[in-house]
Amino acid sequence: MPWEKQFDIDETLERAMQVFWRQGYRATSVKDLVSAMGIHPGSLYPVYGNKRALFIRALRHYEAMFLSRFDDYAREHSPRHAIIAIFEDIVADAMRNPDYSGCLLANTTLELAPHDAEVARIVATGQGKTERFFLDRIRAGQASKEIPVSVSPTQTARVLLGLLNGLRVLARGKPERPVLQALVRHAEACLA
Amino acid sequence: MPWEKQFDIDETLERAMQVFWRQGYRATSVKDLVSAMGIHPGSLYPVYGNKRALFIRALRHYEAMFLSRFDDYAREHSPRHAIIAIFEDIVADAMRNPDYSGCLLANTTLELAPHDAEVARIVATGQGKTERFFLDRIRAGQASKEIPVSVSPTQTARVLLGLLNGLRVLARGKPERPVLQALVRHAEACLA
DNA sequence: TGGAATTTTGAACGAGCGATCAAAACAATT
DNA sequence: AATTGTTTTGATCGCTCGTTCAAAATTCCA
Repeated sequence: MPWEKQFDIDETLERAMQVFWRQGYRATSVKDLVSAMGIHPGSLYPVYGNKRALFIRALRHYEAMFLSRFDDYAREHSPRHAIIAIFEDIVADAMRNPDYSGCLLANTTLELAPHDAEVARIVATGQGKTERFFLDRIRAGQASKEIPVSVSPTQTARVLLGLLNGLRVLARGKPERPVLQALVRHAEACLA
Repeated sequence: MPWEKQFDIDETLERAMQVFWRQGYRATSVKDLVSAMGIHPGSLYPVYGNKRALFIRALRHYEAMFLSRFDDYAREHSPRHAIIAIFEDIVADAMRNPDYSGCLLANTTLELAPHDAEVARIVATGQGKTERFFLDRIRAGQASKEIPVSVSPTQTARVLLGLLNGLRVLARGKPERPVLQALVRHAEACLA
């Protein structure tokens, strides 16, 4: 008897994520959201709950996208080059796009994590998985002799995580190619 | 005939800065500000203009404090140890204080810089001066043979800037000592 | 002591926020 | 075609936002 939803819940979530990514949580009004999503407030609230719940869903959606992109790198590149390509592509994106939005996880870490425990948990998990990705790639690279065994996998994974976050901040606040390139080349050096 | 201001403009600015530092720009209401500053809206506006102008003054005040602390490190430590001490103290602060606020410049870089040109200019300048500080310390350390000449001053200064920003993000979002320590030890390794 | 000049005070403003809801629109079943 | 149950619609809610302003308070000079 009822009626199918007229909008695609996943597609509207994707659009909401884009807005949050570009503008941040507090700078995004519900008006911005419904406008970008192409729906009305009365459709949004029964489906997503409220603004914060929508943001959390968007954040999880971003995390999934983020990690699946990592998997793409792992599939398409050798272990060492997967890591390097991630860094290089961030620089390329930042230099190409004048209003590069950085990483929603990093942005949210500074904006909301200190004041929202659930959000903090999500971003910490995301950072943990990123560290884990680096760790796995380093070990794989060592197994295939692409990365010398002299590099400490756990320590280097942590350093790369730090460099990645630093790169994201600088890419958004001071997108000067030589600075960003220095970080990329250094990440490369950490693996040789 | 007139009447001296009853509150200390520098002291209220300092308090406003503290609130912005802890909460960010958008999450801080004018109510929060006047409450922390101990004055009323009608006193705030004639002196500071508006919320954004107050924030910009607070941001400049932070930058000055930030850079003078760097000078303190330079005065109290050898060139190499000045850099190392900065990294170590951030970790110590973050682990001691459960609601560590990170760096107002880094926080602002992600929150406002993409959407406010003047703010972007200020934070970019701050990052530039930080890079410059590292550069000067590295050169001084090389002159005193504390740092080997094999390290590239400009490249290493940029890497340290990236690590510093990454450390600030992780310290606020995932304050796990082993992770942060790895970054500190790596910064050390960059200078040896 | 009285008056001029300035600041403090705190109420009030319009605007925009996040969120709600009753009515209209609609698809599926009878 | 009529009924039923859900969704869409967009006006509207109460609230808080950043900001303003007129009145009260205060200090300095004559």
